[in-house]
Amino acid sequence: MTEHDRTSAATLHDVAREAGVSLATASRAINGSTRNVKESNRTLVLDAARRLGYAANASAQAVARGTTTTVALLVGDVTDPYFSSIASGVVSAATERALIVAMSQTERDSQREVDLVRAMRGQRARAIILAASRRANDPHADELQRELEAYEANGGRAVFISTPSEDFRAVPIDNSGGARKLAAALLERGYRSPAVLAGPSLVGTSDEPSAKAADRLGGPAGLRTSDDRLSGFAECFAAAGHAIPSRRIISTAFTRDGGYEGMQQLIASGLDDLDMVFAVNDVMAVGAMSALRDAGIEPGRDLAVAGFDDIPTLRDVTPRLTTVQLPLTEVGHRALSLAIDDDAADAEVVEAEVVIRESTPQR
Amino acid sequence: MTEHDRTSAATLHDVAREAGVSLATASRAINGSTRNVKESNRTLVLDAARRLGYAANASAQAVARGTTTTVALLVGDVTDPYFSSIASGVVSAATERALIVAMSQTERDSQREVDLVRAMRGQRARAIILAASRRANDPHADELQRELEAYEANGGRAVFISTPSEDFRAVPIDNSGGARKLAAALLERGYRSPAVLAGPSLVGTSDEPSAKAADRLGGPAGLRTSDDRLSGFAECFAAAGHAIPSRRIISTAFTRDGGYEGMQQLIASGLDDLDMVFAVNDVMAVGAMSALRDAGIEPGRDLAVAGFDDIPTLRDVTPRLTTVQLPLTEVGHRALSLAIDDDAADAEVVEAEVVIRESTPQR
DNA sequence: CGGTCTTTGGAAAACGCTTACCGTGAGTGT
DNA sequence: ACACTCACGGTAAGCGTTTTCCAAAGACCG
Repeated sequence: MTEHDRTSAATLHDVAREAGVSLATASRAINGSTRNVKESNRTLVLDAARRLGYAANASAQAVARGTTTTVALLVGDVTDPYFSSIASGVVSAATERALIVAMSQTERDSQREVDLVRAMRGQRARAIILAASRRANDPHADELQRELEAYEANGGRAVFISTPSEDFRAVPIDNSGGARKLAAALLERGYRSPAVLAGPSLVGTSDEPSAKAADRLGGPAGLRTSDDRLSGFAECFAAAGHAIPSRRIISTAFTRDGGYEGMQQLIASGLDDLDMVFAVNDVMAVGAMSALRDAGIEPGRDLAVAGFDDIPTLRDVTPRLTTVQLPLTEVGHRALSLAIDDDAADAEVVEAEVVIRESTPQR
Repeated sequence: MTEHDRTSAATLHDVAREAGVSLATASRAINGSTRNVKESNRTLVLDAARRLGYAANASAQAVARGTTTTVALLVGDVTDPYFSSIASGVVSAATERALIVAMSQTERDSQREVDLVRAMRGQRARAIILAASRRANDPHADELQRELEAYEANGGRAVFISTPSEDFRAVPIDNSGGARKLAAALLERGYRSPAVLAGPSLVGTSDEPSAKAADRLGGPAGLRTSDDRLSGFAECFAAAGHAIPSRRIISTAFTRDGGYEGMQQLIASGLDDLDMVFAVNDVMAVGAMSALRDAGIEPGRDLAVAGFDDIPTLRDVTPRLTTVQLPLTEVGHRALSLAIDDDAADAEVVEAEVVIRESTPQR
């Protein structure tokens, strides 16, 4: 007895034998089902389990119960603070509920995203949370849609972050409203001639930016999040009589390097009367500031900069960046709740708050 | 036929029936075992599978095969760029091998870490990668050790990141060597009176810091990584005749806020002849720089600062931070390889390279 | 003290796969 | 034309659980 030197893990069978009870009793004692088991037997089983270092085989439980304890999380790139903040929220909310989160990176490739969804369908994940960015004109959108529909038809739950969806649950974020509020605040501070560093986009006021985007990215692709932020911002300025000329809307990658390169482009084409730059997310803004600095232009003092998201990194960046705050960890929590809890409040839009900091001084 | 409106997912059985072949044939056709199946049958099965939207139940495969495709990754906090960079490496290496990574956060709580290891043992993860920080004097160290031993006894593989381990695989990082090299470089640049912002530590030259650490953290706890970096750094300075007085070694949390608070402490106690501050990791260094700035002291110009890790964030921080570079994504790759590949080259120490930047100008 | 509930234990049938084993028919060499 | 491989299909026995169903044993009542 208490033979520890087996080469494969102890099974419930072993525990039952060691405790001198039946398989059924052991099962009931260990997971506390509806059925009671006599106290003496329960401790017998529990002790045996401890002695054998028993850990129930989750896969076997999954097939027997017909349900797993896994939640899938798809992000674009964990290294990006936007995603890692969301991921952190998802993971901790999952841990509270004794769920495992299986995380994957789409690496911003929508084909890969489809593959990953299929893989998670195979895992019979209880839910799939898609934090990776949605494109307006995605060549694989249909395939993804079909995959997710099949997934939900079998009892899974898909949850999108940021982009509202007609067909699936979502934690919608008020991107355009946030951008509008930011624009209003900047107008009030005296800014009149902004440029925008947008992600790959289709929304540009002329065709130029989207054509460029299509060119750079091997196909037409507009990031919904970026589009919404761009249009909210641009509309507000336009409404105030300061329409943003299309050459001031740069389409670039939705990343730090994208921001850096976009800013370089802007500098190369001449700054003229430009008085500020709005990058549609913080990592881009931060990249843009570096590009400015590398060109001998002091961000904030010589040219104002603003971002979107309020990622934690910003606390340590100079000048402090004006941005639109999003409760990212909270978004992760809500996504998980929406994915798992049956009574989860539906789809309340996440409000975004403008935070004015040093990078956009009063003019 | 092609009945899609079932409420639970299509099974292999359904596929076999739809294709008009036996279960065994369907299984063989879909996963391509050693056995061949006639081309005509294969396409029959594959088509049926596509029609039904079949995705093999990973749990059932796991119990049948006796092995899963899951790898567990335990990090302290995904939000920390050190961890997220490693995580990114692990996840992408896993995806290449068609493995799923289940990620959890220990939230720097070692009890939780033990619980998570137990949970992953239940998942029958193929490997457990522990990137969360090791403590010298961990109250749960024994329990963790037992848990991991049980895990390995049943064919699992545990891999530690950073801290070499006698009992388990590891991707060891040359923390003390890196710190030593950094110290040498700084000596050469004319620095003579450094302070160190260490993580919770036991190694301080007097008892003072560790006592403080014990106090703050509710028990004696020395982070191995921090200890190694501190001692490498301190030894090198001491050898050059510039021993670091114990009041100049601050024990604080291993986080950005820890760095911030540690720096505040240092400022409060008077800077005197202090000419530089070494924070044992970059996030602490970045926090420290913010604390300096908030106190009206310009990091780099008024007081030099150096860190350790070379996290991606640093590209956008001013002044550019001198640090010790670690190939974090690569570390993630190696950890996964060590965990999975049978022929994985064993435990070569990861070298750390000093990178001098603006934050430590020549004196 | 017999009868009726209520509690508890155990045997065995699922769950959705993989795979060892057996059987069949076609191809080969003589 | 014969035995002999060989390639491939199918049957059924697992894998480690949960859970249904039945039986036995008390508890309670009059």
